[in-house]
Amino acid sequence: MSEPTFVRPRVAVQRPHRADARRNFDALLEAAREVFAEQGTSGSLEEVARRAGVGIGTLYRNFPTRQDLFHAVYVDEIDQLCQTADDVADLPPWDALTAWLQRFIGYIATKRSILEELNRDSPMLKESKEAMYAAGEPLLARAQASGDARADLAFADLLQLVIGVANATYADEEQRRRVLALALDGARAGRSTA
Amino acid sequence: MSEPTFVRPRVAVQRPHRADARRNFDALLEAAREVFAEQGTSGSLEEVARRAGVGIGTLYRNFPTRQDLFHAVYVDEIDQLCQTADDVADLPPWDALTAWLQRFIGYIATKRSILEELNRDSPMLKESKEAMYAAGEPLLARAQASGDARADLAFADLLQLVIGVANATYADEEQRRRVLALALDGARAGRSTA
DNA sequence: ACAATAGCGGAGGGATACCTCCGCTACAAC
DNA sequence: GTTGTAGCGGAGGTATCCCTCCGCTATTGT
Repeated sequence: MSEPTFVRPRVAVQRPHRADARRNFDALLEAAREVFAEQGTSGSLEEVARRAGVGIGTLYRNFPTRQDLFHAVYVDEIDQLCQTADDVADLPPWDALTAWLQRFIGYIATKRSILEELNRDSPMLKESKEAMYAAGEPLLARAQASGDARADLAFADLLQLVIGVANATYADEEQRRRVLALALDGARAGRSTA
Repeated sequence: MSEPTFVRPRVAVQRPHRADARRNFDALLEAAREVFAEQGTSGSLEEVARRAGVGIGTLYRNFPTRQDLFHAVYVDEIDQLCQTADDVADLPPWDALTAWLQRFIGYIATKRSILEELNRDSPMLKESKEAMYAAGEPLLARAQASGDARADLAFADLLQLVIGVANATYADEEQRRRVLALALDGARAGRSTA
């Protein structure tokens, strides 16, 4: 059980074949990550190209529409996140769940605007959502089986709660931690903390 | 106790004196509310003026900077929210608190981007925050006194949690309700629901 | 080494946004 | 009614963005 043997569904981005093209592709993705995190989804594509050190034409060849770029950035992030589910497999049920959610927050925090934009009209994004579910849902199931988490809790709701907490802006990191703990107390079975 | 006699701190926006000016001011505020809710803080000011049916010059006279407009929209909203605290005064402690928070969500939901923008560098926004605290904090205090809410809960944390829940995007209204209930369970004293 | 070609960059046209400035309008006070 | 003036509107200069197009370059396969 500490070694999951099934193949986790991958939601990888299709990268170009030629070496220089692949280099540019990655640079663009990285630059887009930065720009969108800083300026939100309305960030300028020209700025993205500029920061990636490539021509604007190259950006448009790789990502014909703005949505394509959002999608690529997001999918790439989710892919990384899914893989971290393995890292927490050895922890006790409740700890594994919360640890993963903590990472989840870390990954998502800077992506609020992208997430919002994609949620608005999610066409093909479903698969990355499914992949994330496949990674996280077993963690909740395990915590429920061990009696740590409420049995009537849906994974989708839990995730939504955590996303909300992650997206909010806090006075300091300490408050973020407290609020998350508060939120997770609602997910825990039995009595809350003293 | 059901009739609070103290004067609630007001955070009103200073409106112009002349009749036509006041008309334009209000139209601008209303239009800004709409545009920012639809397009986020990067919405065009020219679109705001257009929708308000006034010249762009009038917009800039009333709100010299973009921040001024954000601020006015936000403060106006908070002002309305604070007043609803009276409406729930007659309910039992816990119900009063949750009812107010529900309204809070209703008011805030469409303002996520403004809130974010203002939080980033809040200079004079503090007073409206204080006014909101003055309106909501007693409700929590009452729920704590009656033993319904956790004694170790800070109002700021609770509010932040609710803001997070409010800002998230949900599949449907039903899910939003469930997630909020889940979050509030963490704030409740003693054991959670069965 | 060489050729074929996938991929590059950025000039440029059209659209829109920001913000200022100033002649004109209509409100308010008398 | 008259009149002084607060307030109006929008033209227009500048800046930026989006996106296309095409001559050039670098990579890959032989």
